[in-house]
Amino acid sequence: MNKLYRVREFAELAGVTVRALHHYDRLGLLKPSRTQAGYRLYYLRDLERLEQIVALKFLGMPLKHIRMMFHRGTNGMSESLRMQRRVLEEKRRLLDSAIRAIEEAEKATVPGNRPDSAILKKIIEVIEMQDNMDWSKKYYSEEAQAKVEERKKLWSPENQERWTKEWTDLFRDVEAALGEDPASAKAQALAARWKKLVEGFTGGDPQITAGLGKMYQDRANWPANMQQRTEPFSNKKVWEFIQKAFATGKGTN
Amino acid sequence: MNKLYRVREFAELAGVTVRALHHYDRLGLLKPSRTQAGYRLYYLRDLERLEQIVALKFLGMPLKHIRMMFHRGTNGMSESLRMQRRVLEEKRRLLDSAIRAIEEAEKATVPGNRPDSAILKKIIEVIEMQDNMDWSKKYYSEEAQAKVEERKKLWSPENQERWTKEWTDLFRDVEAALGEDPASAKAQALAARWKKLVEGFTGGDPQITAGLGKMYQDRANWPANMQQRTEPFSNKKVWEFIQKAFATGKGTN
DNA sequence: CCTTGACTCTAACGTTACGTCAGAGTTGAA
DNA sequence: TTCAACTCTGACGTAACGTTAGAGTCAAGG
Repeated sequence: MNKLYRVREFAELAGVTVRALHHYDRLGLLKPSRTQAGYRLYYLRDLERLEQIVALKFLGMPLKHIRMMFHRGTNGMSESLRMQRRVLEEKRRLLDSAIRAIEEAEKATVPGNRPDSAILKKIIEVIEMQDNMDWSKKYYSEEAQAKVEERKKLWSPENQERWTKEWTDLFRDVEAALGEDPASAKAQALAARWKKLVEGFTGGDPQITAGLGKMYQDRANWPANMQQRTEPFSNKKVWEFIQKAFATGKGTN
Repeated sequence: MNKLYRVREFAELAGVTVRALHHYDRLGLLKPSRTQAGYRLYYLRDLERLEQIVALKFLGMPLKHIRMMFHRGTNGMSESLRMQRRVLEEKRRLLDSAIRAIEEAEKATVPGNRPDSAILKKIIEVIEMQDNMDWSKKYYSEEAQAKVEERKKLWSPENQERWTKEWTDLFRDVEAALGEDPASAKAQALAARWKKLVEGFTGGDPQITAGLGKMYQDRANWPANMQQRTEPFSNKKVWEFIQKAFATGKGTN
């Protein structure tokens, strides 16, 4: 008993490669004894250590951490594990979004069998939608977030496209009407269109509307690409005009 | 319009780092034009390309593949996506097992607040259990697999420990009794214990029993560590003795 | 015109966990 | 002794950039 193993044998015993054992040796994770000639010699008790290494590696721990844990005794294990779990869960979240993005794209692509380039667009849309959802979360209350999730289901890419177009058109029309009286019928009609589009997103929910307001106030801190994307809608005069139209509209209504 | 952007500006616009743009340039993924002095100049149309790169990267595609896809036109996109999805799903499977392993270990650790070294043992147990389940799958029919999954729920580590001990004890006892007559009362008692232990695992289910039989027949192909672990039970004489005991037992029963 | 601060360029090493040679020495059986 | 089978120590390669480092560029202010 107390058999001695040479690398190959020991590696197969544990289900790892010889190179890995070399590696762990160099990193100081598992240092076997040696023969005169320098051959590595492992004991069975080394197998336990190796199994621990493999296990922690399976959990995604970097070898450096593993070595530190062995070095400082196994204290703090449960602490490290909690941290590692959070890391893994975060990775899983990202993986899930990626998989969902592909699924959505495939789903939207199969029927028409459109040119592949369209798939890319679709994927970018999906990812950006997820990103935006993620990032805009902080402007909504907990309750509002749930409601936004609900409304999100109605957001097919076709709808999104139509919605973008309607906003663009409306904005252009308002810009053209900046000279008019905000109380005029024309201005009031534009205000009505505006209100309808907003409600198309908020569903008339005050909590969502409030979140939207906060988001707009904070637009200086939006990510660069969002600022880019909304840049066509940054004409302050348009917003002021609509404000006035609403105000007079309310007054006379 | 048709504004020209320098690296920093363009990078912020797209939400990537300057270094990344350098990298993509060198890899031939996105080659901007240059000023006389060699400064990179990006057009807005480059943004589209960059967004595609970022999107595919988000899906876990290696930059090499992305470049190939651009190079060979976007044909084969959906094919690549299907493959990528499978890759991601496999990764998710591994992540999930890792997370589950940590959860199990934490769950089993909190109550007793045992020394940290015990957590490692627990984790190794959990991982090995998952591994074994995974690997032994191929011996069971589809139906049997589902049933094994059911029975697996009863496999607390304490049970497993007790079970291992009982097998070890029984095996030792049989080895000591090899000289006896397989038809003797003593041998029959041992056979009964044996049968009970087997049923403890199979639940008396014939499909599971069949799978177990197949697995045993193929033990030459078991992974090295399983062979190691079951090596104490490899004494052929014991198995033959039990066979005979069962045979005579049936004859007289 | 010169300086200065803010940018930009390329080159090159660092990171992670080994895989994969390459060249040289060791073991054990025939 | 010889030869196949092992083992050893470098050392480069991988993926996607991060991070200096040294050097050149640009625009504004003095």
